[in-house]
Amino acid sequence: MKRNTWQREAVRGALDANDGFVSAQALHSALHATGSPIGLATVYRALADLAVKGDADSLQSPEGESLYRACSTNLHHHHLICRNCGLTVEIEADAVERWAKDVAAQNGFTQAAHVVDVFGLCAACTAKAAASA
Amino acid sequence: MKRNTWQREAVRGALDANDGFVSAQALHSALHATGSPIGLATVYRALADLAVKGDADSLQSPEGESLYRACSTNLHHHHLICRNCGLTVEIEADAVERWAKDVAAQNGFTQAAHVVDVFGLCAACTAKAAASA
DNA sequence: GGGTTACTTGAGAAGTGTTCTCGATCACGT
DNA sequence: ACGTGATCGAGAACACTTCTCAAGTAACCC
Repeated sequence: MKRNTWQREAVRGALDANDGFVSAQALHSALHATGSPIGLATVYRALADLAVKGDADSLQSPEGESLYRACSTNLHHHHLICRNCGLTVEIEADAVERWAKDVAAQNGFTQAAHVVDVFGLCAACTAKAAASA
Repeated sequence: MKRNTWQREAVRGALDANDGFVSAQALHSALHATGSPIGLATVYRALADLAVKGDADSLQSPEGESLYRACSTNLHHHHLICRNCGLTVEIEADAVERWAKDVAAQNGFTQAAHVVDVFGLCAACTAKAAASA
């Protein structure tokens, strides 16, 4: 049996309200800030569930934190992420998909999964950085 | 000033002796197994140094551990990694490099870095898995 | 070689992010 | 409304990594 609890809804809502990738801890803080007494463990559980169900994407930041995001599609895709403000653009990468599959096959590898993410500075943050430099 | 200590040599040697990516902890255990009384903190420090100097590549496993490997080239390249035995193949990916740069530029992103790694089962492990299934 | 200096080491403490434990709680089917 | 078992939450437990600091020692100078 699978229950619907306000906690799960709250996590999903907080995720939807966020444009970029957020860490579990950030999400927990955000929820607390709105007065929700949800527990940290529950946030982790809810995020893991969402990720498994395909309702959320997860990736590891370069710093090793797990970040989550509610993506607009369940289809396989990748991300272009601003390392300053977290702005995220979903990108398709048929070429990369093919390349990953080919290179795996050429080396006798099976069950190939791939990690492909691009981190950079978005236009706004680039401008800001230039102005302050 | 930068000193040469047997500890640093030991870490570099252990890394060279290993074909695939290894975790700092695994390297520490391996060194201890050979009788070396090197400390864990020192292994971490040595690995970080090697990574900075470009003598080792580092990446994060899907489980969140930091893995290190002595690569045959200092040039930018990517990896095809067996998630079972750790066997690693260095792969070039000019097409992916271009794609990453293009997609970043198209979205106004600058200072684009990318994470591109392919995890799979190597031929040997695929055969083993099939045999045991 | 002996002395000096300051980089390096190592054991353990501390820090960080995540998962687990377990009694209390509460959603859901009846 | 009731019973059941999934879910919650606080804190403990964990795993990995980094920090602290006294002791050790490589490199330089003479």
